[in-house]
Amino acid sequence: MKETTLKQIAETLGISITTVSKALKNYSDVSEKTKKAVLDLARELQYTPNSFAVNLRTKESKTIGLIIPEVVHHFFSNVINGIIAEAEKNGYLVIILQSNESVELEKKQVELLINKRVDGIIMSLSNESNDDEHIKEIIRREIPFVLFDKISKLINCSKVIINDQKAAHNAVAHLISKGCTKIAHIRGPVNPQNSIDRFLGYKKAVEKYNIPYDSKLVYTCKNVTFEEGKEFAKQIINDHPDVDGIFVITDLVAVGVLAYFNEINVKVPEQIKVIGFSNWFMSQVITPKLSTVDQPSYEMGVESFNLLLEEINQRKEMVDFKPRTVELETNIIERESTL
Amino acid sequence: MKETTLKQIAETLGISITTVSKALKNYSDVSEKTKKAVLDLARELQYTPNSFAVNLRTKESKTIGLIIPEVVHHFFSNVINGIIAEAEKNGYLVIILQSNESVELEKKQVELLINKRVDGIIMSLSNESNDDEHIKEIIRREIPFVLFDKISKLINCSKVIINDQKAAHNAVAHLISKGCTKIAHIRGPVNPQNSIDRFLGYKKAVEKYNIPYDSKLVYTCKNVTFEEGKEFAKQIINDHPDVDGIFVITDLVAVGVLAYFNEINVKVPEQIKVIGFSNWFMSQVITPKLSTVDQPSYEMGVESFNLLLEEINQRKEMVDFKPRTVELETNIIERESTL
DNA sequence: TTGTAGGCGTTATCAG
DNA sequence: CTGATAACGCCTACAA
Repeated sequence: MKETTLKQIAETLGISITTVSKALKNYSDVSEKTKKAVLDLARELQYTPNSFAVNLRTKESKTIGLIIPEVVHHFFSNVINGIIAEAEKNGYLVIILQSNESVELEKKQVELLINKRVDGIIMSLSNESNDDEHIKEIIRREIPFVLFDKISKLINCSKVIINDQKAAHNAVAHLISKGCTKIAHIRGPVNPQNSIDRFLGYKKAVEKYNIPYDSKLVYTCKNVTFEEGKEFAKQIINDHPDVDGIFVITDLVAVGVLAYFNEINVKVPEQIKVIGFSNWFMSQVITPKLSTVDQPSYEMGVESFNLLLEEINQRKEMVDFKPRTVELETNIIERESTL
Repeated sequence: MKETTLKQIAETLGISITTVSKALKNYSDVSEKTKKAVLDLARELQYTPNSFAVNLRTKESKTIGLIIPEVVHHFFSNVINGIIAEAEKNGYLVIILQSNESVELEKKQVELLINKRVDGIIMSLSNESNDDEHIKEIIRREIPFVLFDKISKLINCSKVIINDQKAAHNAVAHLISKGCTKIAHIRGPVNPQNSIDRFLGYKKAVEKYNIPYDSKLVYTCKNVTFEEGKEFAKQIINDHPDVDGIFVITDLVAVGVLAYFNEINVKVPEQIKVIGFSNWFMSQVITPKLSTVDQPSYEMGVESFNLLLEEINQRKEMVDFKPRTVELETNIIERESTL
């Protein structure tokens, strides 16, 4: 079964390719009669335009690329969800690539997408990335580009973010309002903007409430895993037995903390209160249920795509494009771990 | 900054497009000298072939489509992971679509992918799907096609599966070996093959060990959610207070069961033992830790892609293709909920 | 209202 | 070793 082409339709109908093309696109200058004939035959033969040819002519593929550090991640898979849903609604398809937190891979993938000539790229940076060459290349080529969540302030492009500093501040303030007076922080890696911001939020909050900031109470994740959570929980309880609150960079790690405390029978929230970040699904099913900061992940996906689409359309019209940053609201979800 | 084309290189070098093309593809019939000149200039101008044109000529896009019911799902996101990793390794990109368990959406998405002329399609059926028209269309068009996990026996294509019946059988046998004598089953929806098979495995196992099969002990999920787990746990404990074991279609639902039992203080595993399916990450972090059946999700992704690639290549060589089915091993992970 | 011609950028064939 | 030419399938000025 061969693919139907305009040519075939034209030949069987004994008219020109041009007319067929016009008829299918409902041009005004085609007689109703031929239009109908073409439409009928097209339906019968199940004609669909060859997208390869259309791409070549129109120079667009109605496809965008998405690069994220990890697919298997509650937050990111929700974002993916939002992006592909919104993209589909607007006639775009999404190619997904995973950088595994490796700048090297990320570079290759950007290259792949550029060569593929996608209409735009959405990305959340790997932990090591910054304003590197491959990112500069995207900007230089004027490929529509949106960063979300893990961004770099150095990059001049549209962004979808939350106010990490404020959100972290609120989380820590929440702990304090619950009576915590010595609060540790398990932070993310040194490089990513959001782990920096959450740390700053933590620092400002304690200082604001007259708890002297102590750098020894800050523990830095390398891989941001469940295991690290357990490990740091152990260190914290050993180094500072009087800690009564912990603010953790993300729920996955916080769950590790809770797991360790369960094991050694440290009571949460009685002895130590714990708050996470991101509102992973599992946070509401573990014991005790984890308090956390809710991040509108699906929404972030939707917004990211819309910002990208905006840029795609504006560039098509040759208006020169000004990047925008969208900041979404977060809120604290109070559960058992901070009661 | 315009895109570099063969033509530009040819003109600046004063040679023909043909020669440039050959030089870049390292054909033997180009002199070393011109080859070098071309290669140098190409690098300097950062030439990359226009994929739209290449697609049109070669009739392939080096892109495949993937349709799954849910992205935000531990099992599926792991499969995605395996697929995109293996695809990338082989020079393919992956477009991901989500059917949301809706046949309607699924149909549209198949159409999108066909129109996009992807080189192949990998799919896990939505709960309502069967050998429907849109699936037939894929087969009819001889588009390379692989089903994984949620398959239909009626469809004649390559498949990657586990032996759900055997795995379920083993799970129930495990409960029995731990002393359970009255075992309920929370099954998946009626249509999907894997929920049927898991049910059959349950039935065979109880019968094999001389526990009379009782259809009243079987509860059927509609949406396969955490909430349904809680709800059915409640029903089970009310309808059959003497049930001492539950085999649940998937971990998410099983976690709901555990949550309800925690709430009303039913002791797991002392009073009732619970085993799930799929080994979701959260299963190892809740209390009590959930016993489950491990399913090699990442592997399934890898195998799915490889089967697809096999078909793509064979069809290209015009050998007529015989679908294959790959069955992967599962194994029981014993944790606290069945101690 | 319809059709001709040219081009998008690449690749394959075949002649020089 | 090199290059002219056609073709992939579609779109769009411009003619007729």
